Amino acid sequence: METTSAPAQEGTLLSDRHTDVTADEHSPIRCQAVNDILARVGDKWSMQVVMSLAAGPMRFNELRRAVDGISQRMLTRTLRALERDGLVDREVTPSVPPRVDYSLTALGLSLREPVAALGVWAMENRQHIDSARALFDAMEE
Amino acid sequence: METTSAPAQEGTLLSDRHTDVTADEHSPIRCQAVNDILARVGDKWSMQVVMSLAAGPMRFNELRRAVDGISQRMLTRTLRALERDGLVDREVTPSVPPRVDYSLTALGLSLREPVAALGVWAMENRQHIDSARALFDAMEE
DNA sequence: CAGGATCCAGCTAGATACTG
DNA sequence: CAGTATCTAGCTGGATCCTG
Repeated sequence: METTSAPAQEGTLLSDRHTDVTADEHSPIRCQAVNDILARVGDKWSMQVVMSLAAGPMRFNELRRAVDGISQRMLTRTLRALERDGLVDREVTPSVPPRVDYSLTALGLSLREPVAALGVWAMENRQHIDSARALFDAMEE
Repeated sequence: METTSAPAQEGTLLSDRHTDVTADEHSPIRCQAVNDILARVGDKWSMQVVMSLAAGPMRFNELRRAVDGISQRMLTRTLRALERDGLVDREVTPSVPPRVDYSLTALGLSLREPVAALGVWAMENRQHIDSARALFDAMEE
């Protein structure tokens, strides 16, 4: 919606040293952008496709086998969404049969870092979460 | 599905030193856990609630005003889900009128770091993404 | 104040069939 | 091979009304 309601004052964020979490105020504009990314990242297939593509370029059906469980329709839609966001590059080779190679863009590659950080967090705390859930569910019924 | 298809050989992951992204192979078990977290993080309201709660404990309607746009039902559901996962603590004070304080647990606080990292990425690249989308949409029609 | 209970519109994602 | 088109079950999330 609003592109530059604030006078673009921050720029490089040099003021905060080591990812100052507490200073991450949730102003409407910032939140909207972050929420947008979170929605894409939290999407059921997007990150699985990105992580598969991280190993190198892949063709459509190759990717379909790699992700495992994804339907043809969902793979197409996911790839289109990723391409639209500039995270994935789609290269068509007009031959018979047609050949389409998908690969991560520089932007797509850079996304792997923060996502992987979340992945590490998830792995480190999944036991904790599982037991919390078990406890919660046990208290309920 | 399968809980231990591999003979539990990794264990503590001492082999990878500084969050080796490329070594993040997507084995079925790991992916499931990560996807699980991604789903919660990518949920429309969860992270907004967590970030609001980051400032300190809050009561229900206080939180409702803070998040802005969330319905009563969704706030209740989101808080329950966060509580179930052990990310949020719910403290009831039985008085009239009733008082319920919500706060982040240690686990919830620790989640802010990787999420904030994603937030930083989102802010740094949102212009890039926006122009990629504009270009894509222009090519389409 | 802090929800629980219902009802419902809209989107998501899977299955299936067809095509250049 | 790499899609597109269609149909539909199911989940998500909002609105509204009610309660201890």
